[in-house]
Amino acid sequence: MTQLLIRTLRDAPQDAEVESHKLLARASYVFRLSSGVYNFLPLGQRVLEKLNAVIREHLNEAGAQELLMSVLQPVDLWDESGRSADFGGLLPAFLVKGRSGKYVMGPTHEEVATRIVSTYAKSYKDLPVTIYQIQTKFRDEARPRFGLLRTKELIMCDAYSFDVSKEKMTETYQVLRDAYDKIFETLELDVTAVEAKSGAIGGDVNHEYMVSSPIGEDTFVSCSNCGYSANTEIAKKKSYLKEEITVLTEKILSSYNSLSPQEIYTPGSGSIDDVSSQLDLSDKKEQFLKTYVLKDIDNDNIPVFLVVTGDRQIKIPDNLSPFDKADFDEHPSIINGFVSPYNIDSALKVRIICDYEVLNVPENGFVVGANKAEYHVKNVVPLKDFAIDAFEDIAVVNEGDSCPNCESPLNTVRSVEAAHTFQIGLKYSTSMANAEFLDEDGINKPYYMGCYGIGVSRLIAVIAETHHDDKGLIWPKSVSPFDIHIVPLFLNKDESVKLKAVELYNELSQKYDVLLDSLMLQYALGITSRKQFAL
RNA sequence: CGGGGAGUAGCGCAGUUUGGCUAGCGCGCCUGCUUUGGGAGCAGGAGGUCGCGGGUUCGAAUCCCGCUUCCCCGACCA
Repeated sequence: MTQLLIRTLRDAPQDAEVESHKLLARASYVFRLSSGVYNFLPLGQRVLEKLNAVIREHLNEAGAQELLMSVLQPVDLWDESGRSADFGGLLPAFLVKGRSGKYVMGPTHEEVATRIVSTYAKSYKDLPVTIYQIQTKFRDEARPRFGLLRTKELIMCDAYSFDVSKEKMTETYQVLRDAYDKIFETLELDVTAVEAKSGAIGGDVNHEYMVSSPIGEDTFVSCSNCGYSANTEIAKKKSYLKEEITVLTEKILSSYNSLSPQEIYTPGSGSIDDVSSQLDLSDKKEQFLKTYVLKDIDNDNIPVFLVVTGDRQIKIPDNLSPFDKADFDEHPSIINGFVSPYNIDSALKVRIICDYEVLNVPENGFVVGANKAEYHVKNVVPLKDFAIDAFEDIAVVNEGDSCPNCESPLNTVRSVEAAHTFQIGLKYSTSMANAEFLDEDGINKPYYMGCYGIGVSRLIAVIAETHHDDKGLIWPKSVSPFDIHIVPLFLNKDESVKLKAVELYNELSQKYDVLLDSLMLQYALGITSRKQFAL
C-alpha cells in the first residue's frame, strides 16, 4: 500500500502561467522552490526515471557508454578551451569559490568530456568512443520562465563522441541522430530537426530538435515542398544572383524618375511602429526601410548599416556588433531612431548592406529615416537616392517567403527546442592540451568531436504541454508514472476487498507499475479522481 | 538590465481606495457520524510574524520610506 506524497490542487498556483507548469504543479509532479528552481516530487521522479530509461535504451543501443561527470569544473579548464571568454567572463555560469581554486557549476561538459577521453583513449584503436551522462546542469539564466521550460537548474542528457576523422565523425553523428529519432518516437513527440545556430558550443553542422508549441521561444521555418527546415535565427530565404540584381537595378533606375525624396516631420517617432502608425500605414510596414547600426569588429569598428524592409528583423552576422551608447556618442551624425542610408553625412565612413527584399520597391518608394532628429523622408528609391555596398540575405525569414532551395513559400512554426546535436569538429581537441590520439600512421592527431544534448527536465514540460486535455495530463505509455491504478471500494464494509486488492496488486506488479491506492479507502470512486495522477 | 503586475493559512482569493471589534471566504487538512459509479453530506476542529525592516499614529494588512521575492513583456539564452 502506498502513501504517495500527492496533494492535488483545484487551483493552479498563481505564479504558474503555462499549461504544463499548471498541470504538473496541480497534480503534484513538481514543486517550485524558487525562480527557475524546481523539485521533482515522487510522481515527477517516476516520470523522470521512465524518460531516462527510454533515453538510455536507445543511446546504449547506439553504442554510447554512460558515465557520470562532476558538477564542479575548475575554471582553469574553461580558460584552457577559451570558453571563459566566449561566455563573457563566465557570467552565465554559477561560479563557486572553494578554499583553493575556483569552479563553475557545470553548465555543459565539453571540456570535462574531452579531458576524460583524451586521458583514456590515446590510440586510434580506442576510437570511436561516445560517452554520455544524465545529470543536473546549472545555468544562471537571466530570466527563467515558462515553468520547467527555462530553468536555472535542469536535468540534461549530454553525449560526446570522439572520432579519428571528419568522415567518421559524420557517421557517428548520424548514428546518434537515429537514436534521437527513436527516442522521440517512443516519447510520442512530433519533432522536426532543423538547421540552427551553434552558439557557444561551436562547430558547423548542427540540428535542433523542435517540438511545435505556441509557447515556444523559437521559431523555425519549413518548406513543405523540399523539406528545408531551419531556425529563423539562421534560416535563409531566396537570394538573388548577381545578374538578377543587375536587371532589377536597371529596372529601378528607369522606373522611378518622377519620384523625388520629400522630408516629413515625424516628432517622437523613433521606431517603425511609431512612424508607420503616425503616417497611418501600420499595416504597410514593408513600405518602410529599417536601418540597424552595427560596427564591424574585424575591421576597425567601422559603422555598418543593415537595411531591411520595415516588416522584418535582422540576423546579426558574427563579425558585427550592435552600436552602444558610446558608439553613438562617437558618431554624432548617426541619430538613433532616425538613421537611414539616405542623406548620410559625407564625412561618415559607413558600409551599407541591404537585404534582397529592398529590391522590391513600392510604387512610391520607401519611407526612411532622415538622419536628422524627428524627421523621416518619403519617396526614397534605393540605388537612385542612396548607394548600396552589397545585397545580402540579412533579414529574418517571414511566413510566406520563398524557400532558398525551391522557391516554394515557407511556413513558420513556433516551437520548443527539445534537443540539440552538434558536429563540433576540432574546437576542443585543438584548444585543449593533449587532446590527441596516436593514429595508425604514427602521428598524433586531434579528435573530431560531436556533442548531443537532450533537455530531460524540459521534455517533461514539453510532453505535458502536448499531451493533455481539458481534464488533465495524458502521459505517453512510455513515461506514465504508473501503468495501473487500483482503487478498492467498500473496503471498510468487506474485508475480502482488501485481500483481493492486495492479491491483484501483487500479481500485476510483476509486470506493470501499479499504484494501489490506500489513501482513500473509505471514499467512493467519485472522489478518487481527487488523487488521480493524471489529475 | 529596461518596462508592467503581484506578495494576506498548504492552494486560490476578499479585505487596502476612506487606518478602528477577535483578519475573513472557498478548496485542502484533522476528529466523529453518515454516504459509496464519477472531485460526498452534516457537525466539530487545527492552521496566519497580513513578504521583510523602519516610520507616522491612541491604533497599521490598510498611510509613508527602504529592501526583498515571484510572475509577465523585452534584452539575453551553451
